Amino acid sequence: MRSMEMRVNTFNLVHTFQSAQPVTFFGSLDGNSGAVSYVSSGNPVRVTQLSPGIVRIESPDLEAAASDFRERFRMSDDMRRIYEDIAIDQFMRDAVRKYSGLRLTLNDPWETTVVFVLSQFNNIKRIRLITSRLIDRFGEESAHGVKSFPTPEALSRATIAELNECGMGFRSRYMKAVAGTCADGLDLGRYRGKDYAAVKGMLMELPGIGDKVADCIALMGYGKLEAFPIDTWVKRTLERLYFNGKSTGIKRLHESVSGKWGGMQGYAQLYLYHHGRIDGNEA
DNA sequence: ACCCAGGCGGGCG
DNA sequence: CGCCCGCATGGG
Repeated sequence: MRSMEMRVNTFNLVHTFQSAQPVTFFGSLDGNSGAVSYVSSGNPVRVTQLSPGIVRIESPDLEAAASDFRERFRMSDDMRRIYEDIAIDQFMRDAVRKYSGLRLTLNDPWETTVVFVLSQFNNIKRIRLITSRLIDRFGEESAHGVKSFPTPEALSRATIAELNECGMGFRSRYMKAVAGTCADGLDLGRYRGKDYAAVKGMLMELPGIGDKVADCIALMGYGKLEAFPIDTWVKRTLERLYFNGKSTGIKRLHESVSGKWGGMQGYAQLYLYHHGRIDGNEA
């Protein structure tokens, strides 16, 4: 297990890990050391933040782990400029100050699709539970002796009954269908080069993926920063902040934020979501 | 016991 | 179109 240190800027590993993004559904946080562990393409990675400006990365394949870390935690984002775009009112200034260094993550499109198919009408703890069961049961052991995320082929071969045993409930038929489509030739990775509308349109043709889940995948699996997923938490927070607490339709909410944060809607959503959820919507 | 969770699909008016 | 309903399951 080799190790290296890397300089980081405006990055907070724990905040990022606690923000319920795909890597947090299959990774783990050691509460004592603050170290985050995850498996990326079969390569185990362990990251520890030594100081605000330095992280230590440990992995048997250190080169892969380091470049994966930079990509997954979006190290090339200019957070100063992003904060200028999104911290335009009191709530967002509070969110940015309190969770400074919270980053969007950029995850594998297939892995992101799986966890967000699981996310509908569900809660974060249980999404993690189901994901870990999926990896245990359908993941293959990698060269480094850890289980990697199940492939589309593996999940498409699973029976509905087997998927149900992982606790998926009514989502198992969506999972089997989506895995089947991908195993059958839909290459999710190929859409990395396409624009937001193309990515979202493709995703929404898959069963079990609607407007919100497609936006989550577009944002966290494809890095489309114009995506703005509106879940129950974001909905509540937006209504409270900008609609006097009145119940407002998703469509109006989308209209109300378009162009609001200079194209950085994805980051604005992350801070709205995290601040609204963690701080109980009372701030 | 009861309620809710990073919504979606289908059916109705 | 918009609205409304059911939905599997585990944790608070």
